[in-house]
Amino acid sequence: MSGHFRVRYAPSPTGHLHIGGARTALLNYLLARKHNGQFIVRFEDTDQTRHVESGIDNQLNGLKWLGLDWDESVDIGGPYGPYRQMERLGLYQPYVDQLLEGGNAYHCYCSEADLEQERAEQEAKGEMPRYSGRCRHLTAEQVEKFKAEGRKPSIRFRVPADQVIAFEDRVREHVEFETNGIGDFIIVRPDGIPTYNFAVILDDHLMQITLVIRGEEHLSNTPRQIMMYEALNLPVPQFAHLSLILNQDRKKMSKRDESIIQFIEQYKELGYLPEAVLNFIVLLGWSPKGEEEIFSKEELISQFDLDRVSKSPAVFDMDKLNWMNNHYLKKSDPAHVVELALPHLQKAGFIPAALTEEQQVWVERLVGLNQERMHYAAEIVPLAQLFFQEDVTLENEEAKAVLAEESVPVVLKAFLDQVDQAEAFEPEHMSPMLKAVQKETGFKGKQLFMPIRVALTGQTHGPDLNMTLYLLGKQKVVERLNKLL
RNA sequence: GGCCCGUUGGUCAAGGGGUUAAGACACCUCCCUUUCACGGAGGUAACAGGGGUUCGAAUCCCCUACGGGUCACCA
Repeated sequence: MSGHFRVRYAPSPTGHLHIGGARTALLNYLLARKHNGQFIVRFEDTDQTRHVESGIDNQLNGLKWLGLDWDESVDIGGPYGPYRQMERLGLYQPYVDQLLEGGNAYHCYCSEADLEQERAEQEAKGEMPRYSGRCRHLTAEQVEKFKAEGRKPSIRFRVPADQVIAFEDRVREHVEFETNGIGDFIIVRPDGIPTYNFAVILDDHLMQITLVIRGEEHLSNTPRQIMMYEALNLPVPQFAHLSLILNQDRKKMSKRDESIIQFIEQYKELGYLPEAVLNFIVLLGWSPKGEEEIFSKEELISQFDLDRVSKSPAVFDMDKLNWMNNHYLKKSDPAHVVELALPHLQKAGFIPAALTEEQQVWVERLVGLNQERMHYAAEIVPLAQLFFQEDVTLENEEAKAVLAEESVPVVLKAFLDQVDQAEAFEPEHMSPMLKAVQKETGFKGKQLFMPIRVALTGQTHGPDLNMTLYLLGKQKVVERLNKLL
């Protein structure tokens, strides 16, 4: 009765959660929830040289931020633990023995230097580098000699010749490989630590994973893994290989690539909403049945379907993500958007760490004014810039032209008088003042509002003028007006 | 280079023998609005190329081109 549907996300804990990894995790999660199965997060940390201590927390925190949860992992345990490979080393030994005894694996005494040399020779001859299988048939004497030299063997899987390994991939459909294209590969390093390809099948089996969903880069590992399952007489799980996410140049993203923000943590820092990132990521390579594109996590759980996952890679489109995040931002509770924007305003030095009640209100109004136009919370900084500048700088020729109008001094003077006399300077007091100016000068509409906007902000466009005036505050309004008159 | 995967507008993509080839983002125009944004209404724009199969191909087959993945004691 256990494990009718069990999937896993199995990253190596070498850094932060990448969007590609996040997507893989998300699809696993959605399917697990859809089928009332289990979602397992396990860590493939057998490469000690690349180990990053914070890697596990980074991954888990990234997933948490996105709103995912899991049924079994390092933090909450589970019936099939442990959930990091380095703690599972003892579990692998019987299988190593089984392969060795069955003749499906053998000790290889080649040093890395030997192998490098072999590769170099092959390349020189124009051949492709592949392990020759030179240790397949070592004599007892040779083995003794190597041992005497103090060499520690690795263990290689013996790849059978002339076979075709075929499988039905859930997204690629029928895929097949010839074993002749695959050299004997190492399954256990000389230090006794298994390599990924070996540990992964054991873990998937031991954890009773039924469907392996992972990135396309693992597609060509699959025949190797299937051979091992078969050699060990273990059931082979189903596979689904997801296409990669490409950058705007249609290349696989590299760590250095700056055209795209690649790590979930960065989106969090910039003030993106997890719902938006989640919604956007799922649309990379998956298309819903209808025309709706905005989905909550719950809707995704019921709608997501492997059959509608695309085989071709998707280019990551920041514009669309920004649009989507703006869409979610507009629907968000204003208080939440304030929370997101606050640290950015503080970092910019616009407001202190501890706010007075008055400052709090001010920030709320500032954010409220811009909530509909922000793509992500960090954008509040450029939008708020104009309230903190010493001087008004006219943004362009259009702005200069506005102020060059003959009527301008009259309007500004009248408005200054109004402001001077004003006892209170709350948002609701602006309209009456502007009305009074209109009455007094006879200018209305554009001729009334534009000079004031440009004179005070330097910009010809911007959000609601009444609120903008309030946010500027009486003192700055008077100062800026005086400078111009 | 071998093997594997892919190729519909700038981007995400629907469509799987007969369609005016959806929709979304971006872009453009118009409406709304004191401006911008929002919202609304429109618009530009695509089946990589060549051969088959077929009455008929974006859809099926082959070839080419292009892109990607992989060939580790990395995952």
